[in-house]
Amino acid sequence: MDIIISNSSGQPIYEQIYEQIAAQIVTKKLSGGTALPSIRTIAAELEISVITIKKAWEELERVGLINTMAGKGCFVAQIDDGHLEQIRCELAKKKLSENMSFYRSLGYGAKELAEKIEEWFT
Amino acid sequence: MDIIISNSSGQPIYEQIYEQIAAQIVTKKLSGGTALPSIRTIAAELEISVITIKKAWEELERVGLINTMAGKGCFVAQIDDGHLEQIRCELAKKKLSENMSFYRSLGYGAKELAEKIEEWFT
Amino acid sequence: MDIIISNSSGQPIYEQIYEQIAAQIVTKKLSGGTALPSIRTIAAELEISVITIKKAWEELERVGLINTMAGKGCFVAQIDDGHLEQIRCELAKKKLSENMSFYRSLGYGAKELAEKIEEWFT
Amino acid sequence: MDIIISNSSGQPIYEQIYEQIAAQIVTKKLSGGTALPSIRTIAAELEISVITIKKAWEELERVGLINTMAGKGCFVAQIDDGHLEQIRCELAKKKLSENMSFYRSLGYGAKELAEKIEEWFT
DNA sequence: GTGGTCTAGACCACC
DNA sequence: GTGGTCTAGACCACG
Repeated sequence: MDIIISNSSGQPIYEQIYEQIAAQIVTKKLSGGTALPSIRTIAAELEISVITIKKAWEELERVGLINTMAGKGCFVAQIDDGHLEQIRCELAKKKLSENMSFYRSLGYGAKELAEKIEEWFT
Repeated sequence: MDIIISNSSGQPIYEQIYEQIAAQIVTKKLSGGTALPSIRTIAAELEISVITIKKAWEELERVGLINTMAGKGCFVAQIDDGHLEQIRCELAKKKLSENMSFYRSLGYGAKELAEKIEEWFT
Repeated sequence: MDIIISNSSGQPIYEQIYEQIAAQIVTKKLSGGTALPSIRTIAAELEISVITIKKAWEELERVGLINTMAGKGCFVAQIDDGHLEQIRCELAKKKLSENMSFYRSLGYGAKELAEKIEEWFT
Repeated sequence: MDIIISNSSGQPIYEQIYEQIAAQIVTKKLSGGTALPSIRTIAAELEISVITIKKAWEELERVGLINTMAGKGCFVAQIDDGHLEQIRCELAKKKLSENMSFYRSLGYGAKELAEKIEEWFT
């Protein structure tokens, strides 16, 4: 599991984990059917509580990215490429939407914002 | 004061106020020297605690967008247009930066992201 | 709060709470805008853990039946009657759906099942 | 054996098996005296643990739908049609009863529920 | 005061 | 062994 936790970011740990695993699934770094390490294993590895990971897992399951089978473990869901791409879009779009009204209030329309992004982050 | 508060967004109220006032200043809807309504007036208007507004004001002062004059009230700082534009950029850039690593982990480079923004939010 | 918990039913406590509150909201026993008691208060009352209630609350929020405002409390969402009725239907339909395939495998079609229900539970 | 296992339903596998076999017996798809395949055969077929099947068999035996003969295997019990029909009813009624109080708390009486079932699942 | 998050540790059902 | 649930107790941000 490639998970990096930042305690200083202010972002909840479970959310960091959720986002990183979700990203790995939608970008196919984790492919469908793959068994995830047990929550206890990861908890020990990252030195955090089992519950924190479980919370991330619940979110992943809700989105349909993983299936958890009590007594057997958790597995990356089998999702066709089209749907995967759709979820990838949604994840990015949702994040952007949260701030879009702020950008707009600053006077940045979609077009101007797009230009700025290329300028700032290329 | 044009301030709209959302209780369901999860974003702290003081932050919502801070962002909205900041946006109005950098887009010159509030011009330099303008006196802001008293904290109590706004608190009554928005039906929230004065503490919450105080916190927003502190943020604004910290960034240099307003000046508090003891006993007289708060005033929009006198800032030249160039500097104002710079702050406007910074506000947007900072917000974007917070999520940029997430977008990258989803496989979105600056270019692709810019395209998507135009597609989604135009 | 009218909540009755059964420890012997096998059904998770948080789910029992969720269902009972949800039912009270969709049947308008709790009307929109009503402030719910703090999770700590209820926890003390029912002698269960705060977390258990929080989990029920999260589910209620996800369905849109309540709004939780950090630092202020939780409130029954303002939902118009039509939507409320729709949610009420969905709750019942979802529960039924879980078992419908079992009824079908027993040879009960929708019609025969409906007759039996009137016969058994009137 | 016509058994279909769902890993995503949340329902324990042994219970899924129990319900499906029970349904096949009470609807006479499996007739009295029929020998069930050995536990190991089914385990291999369904790719699950023998323990899981054993548990389902125990349930079936407890209800009297099958008989285990040491060293010979399991056989569908010889039950007369009247009794079979009675068990069929009981199985459906028991499942329904589990949720009836929830439906009632949602304001659905037996009559209204029956109508809804015809509407939703016909 | 409120809810949001995290912890450590426990017991259970399932496989 | 696995995950599912629950507990008690802690610290933080928000209002």
